[in-house]
Amino acid sequence: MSPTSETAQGGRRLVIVESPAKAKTIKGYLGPGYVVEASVGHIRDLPNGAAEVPAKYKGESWARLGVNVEADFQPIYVVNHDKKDQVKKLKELLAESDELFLATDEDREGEAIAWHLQEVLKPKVPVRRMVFHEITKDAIREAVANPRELNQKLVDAQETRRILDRLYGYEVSPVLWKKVMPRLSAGRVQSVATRLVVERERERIAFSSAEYWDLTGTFSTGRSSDASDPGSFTARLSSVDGRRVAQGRDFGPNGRLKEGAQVLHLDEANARALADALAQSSFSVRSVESKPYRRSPYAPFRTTTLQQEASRKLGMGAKATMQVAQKLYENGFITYMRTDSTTLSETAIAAARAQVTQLYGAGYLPDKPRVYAGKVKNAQEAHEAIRPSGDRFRTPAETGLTGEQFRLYELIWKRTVASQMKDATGDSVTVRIAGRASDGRDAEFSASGKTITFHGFLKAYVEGADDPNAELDDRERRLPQVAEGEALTAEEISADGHATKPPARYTEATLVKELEEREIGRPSTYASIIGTILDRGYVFKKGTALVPSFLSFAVVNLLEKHFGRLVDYDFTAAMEEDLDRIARGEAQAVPWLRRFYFGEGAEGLAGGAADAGNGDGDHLGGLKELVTDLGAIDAREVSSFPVGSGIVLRVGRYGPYVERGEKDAEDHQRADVPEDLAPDELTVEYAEELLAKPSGDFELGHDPRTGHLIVAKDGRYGPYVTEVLPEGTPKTGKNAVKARTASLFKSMSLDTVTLDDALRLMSLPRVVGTDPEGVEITAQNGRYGPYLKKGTDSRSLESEDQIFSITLEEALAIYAQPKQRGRAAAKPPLKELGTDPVSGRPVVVKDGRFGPYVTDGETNATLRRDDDVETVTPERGYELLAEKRAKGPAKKTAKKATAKKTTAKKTAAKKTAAKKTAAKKTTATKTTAAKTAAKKATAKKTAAAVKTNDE
DNA sequence: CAGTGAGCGAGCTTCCGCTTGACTT
Repeated sequence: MSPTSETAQGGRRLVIVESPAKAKTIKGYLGPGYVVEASVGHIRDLPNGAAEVPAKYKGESWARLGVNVEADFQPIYVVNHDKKDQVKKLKELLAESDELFLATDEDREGEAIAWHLQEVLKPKVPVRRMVFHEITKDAIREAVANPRELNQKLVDAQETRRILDRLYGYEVSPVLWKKVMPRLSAGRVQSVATRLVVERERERIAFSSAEYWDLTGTFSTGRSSDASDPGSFTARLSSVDGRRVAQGRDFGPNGRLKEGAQVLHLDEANARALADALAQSSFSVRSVESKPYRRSPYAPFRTTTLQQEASRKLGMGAKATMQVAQKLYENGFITYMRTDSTTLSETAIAAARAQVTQLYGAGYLPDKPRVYAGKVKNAQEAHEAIRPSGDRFRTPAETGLTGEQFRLYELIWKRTVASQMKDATGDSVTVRIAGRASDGRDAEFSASGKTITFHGFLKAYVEGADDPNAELDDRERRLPQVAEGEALTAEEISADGHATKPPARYTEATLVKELEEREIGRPSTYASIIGTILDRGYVFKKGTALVPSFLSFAVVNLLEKHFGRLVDYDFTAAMEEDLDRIARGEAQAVPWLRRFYFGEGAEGLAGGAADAGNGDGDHLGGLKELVTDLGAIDAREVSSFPVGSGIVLRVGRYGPYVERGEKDAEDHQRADVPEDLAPDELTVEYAEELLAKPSGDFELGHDPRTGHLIVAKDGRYGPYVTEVLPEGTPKTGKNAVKARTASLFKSMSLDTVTLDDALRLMSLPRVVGTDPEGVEITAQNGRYGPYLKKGTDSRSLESEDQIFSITLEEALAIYAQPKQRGRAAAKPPLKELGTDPVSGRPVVVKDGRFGPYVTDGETNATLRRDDDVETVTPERGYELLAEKRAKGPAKKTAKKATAKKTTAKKTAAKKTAAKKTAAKKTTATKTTAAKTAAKKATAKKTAAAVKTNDE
């Protein structure tokens, strides 16, 4: 049945694809009678946070997960906020249609999108699932004519994947908030990506360089040179008395020769002695070995290889590459850019072959089209390779593109055309040269060359290399044509020293490559994985290299020690296998999830990813158990790393620092570590240096009275000034001298504060005068802002300037007033909302420490993100209060339980509460400061909550 | 990670994968 005949029967069909650009193309192939519209990706998902959870689940203990872990992991789905309009549009279109075709991609996610569409749109007309792998008229028409049913098992597999990722992410991240720092995150993909970067850095730290020497000889044939036969060439010393000379690859990361390496390790003295001994020697060609050279073209691009090559050749990051590719795709220049397939459609192969003939001649065209088997294990192959679109490729010049779009298109075009060209062929030659040293030793040199006799695909495209020293595929090296036994003259023999290098850091491109090889992440997410670990501060960029932060060392350390199985490099691969079993109907989703979440006892699969435990014993603990009992995780331990010489690096809530000795001890030392210090650069010497110098951020000058250096610093409670006491000043004991310190006023900032400001601040408290009874009144700055103090009676001031300007008269007037209790009394309500139907009390909106909140005098509830003081209705107020009443008591008991544990903890909690208010205050003062400083301050502000480490 | 003098409301952070605009910088 052709679409035309269906149309003739009347009726209208709605076809839904994922991408709008695809919809546009397909529309043209299907003609009238078909309406093609895009879902624009997923339309439904688990709720993001509390705000998105539907009201009826709000009180449930599992609501924050969006998955009912108590009832077979039933997921709650909500239509994505940004998809509401699109869903509405689809519903309207469906209402006018007689048939619905779900034409989403044919992979796990695509099948799920189709299912969600069906669930949300609730079609009353017949529903068909249609799939195609190629966007051509024939392929589309055939797909329409041969629809199939929705594959529910595949949908199950996707849902299982989604739930696992949610449970992993939303259960493990809070562990990091408690044990390391708030706002951190963990996830199946990002945590492994971070771990890879950290492990590489550990290798670099453990690495010790080895030195080795060899000789380079310049040999001459005595013939004059021409284009095909250079008269002289260089060769490296390869063996002495038949024993191979050690090279870089013979050394292990410890800087010593690898075990069993039967090689001669030359040091400088030996190498120079040998060079001298060879100075007068005569040389001859010992052997000439020639082998045919053959190189096949590279496969067409998929997402990862495109990102790698764009990085190597165009210097583009993964994100930029994808953005430019997206534009090319939308404007019809290339096929879809998020793919794991290297397959070219028949039309593409024909187009490429036509272009090969046209541009390079028939001699470059293989007899048969080349087929590239997907080497990506985990590939879902819903799309083609990335290639120029259409059945006739436009040359870059024909596109009219400019800038990055032009360059990226050209790269894709060249790679595609080259993939259908002949192999490059030639010869590779190895020449060995022998000479006898004056001490009788036999020295053998060797040189190898490569000549390309037929360039084949290399004419069109040469792949770049990650290592700048690596030889590119098309690089030729010609050697003179020499024969065995031929005598050669040594023009020069020199000794060369080399040092082994530590393994290179990952770049965006090489990390993505590594992830793909390990089957972690998907084409649509590779670029954003890098974005996530950068955002979290787990890695930072130094040039193109990805450097792990000390913070990531602490996080990875915690995860490895307590969630080993979850950051295992094979976790995702095992999960994929299990999901495939679910998709094939050989396994069930619920038992699998139960085993992952609740652990042993849950019937299910024999192994694989469902075991969340450490995997280092028989105990198969579930995720739930691991995140419930946090007592086993010693926060201080996981964030401490010995540097050597008694110095320990610690990752605190405010960043990394080095420390020596016990806190409060006489010899205790501590110093900040720059946040952008690469971990492999933290040597004992550097740590000593840090500990030796005062960590004053801004030196303001010297106090003319005492001569002490005055510095401005950023502290736990915000910016402050302090004096540096001369060395030897007793800090403890009877004669202890404390450095004077003072917080900056809100109107001041670290980079603008002057020495005069500092001295004035440090002169506080200021004596305002004495009251009639002779009691002294002072003015000063404190935790809650400026205030007056008279004995134990304190009164807040309105502005910091008053500390210096207030007169005794004004102060006495303030004390004449009755003491104001609390802020509530001082501040009138922002808004009145009428009488609460439950409590019968008047409800008002007030401004508090945590922002605006509604209260009936008994229950308080903070306004949510979406609420606004101006627009909030009385009904909304009552609703918030009712919600709060519903879950209020539960929280209180939880708090009490923690407080009971130890008195020490209680004080710690108090301390953190204090920190928070102070920190909050300082954020405001920073508005003029640099952006990074402001960011830091925000981080500090949020760094409240439970502090269990770093005390 | 400096050290202070009240009293009183927490809520939110976070995952991976599928898609584009609509925003601001």
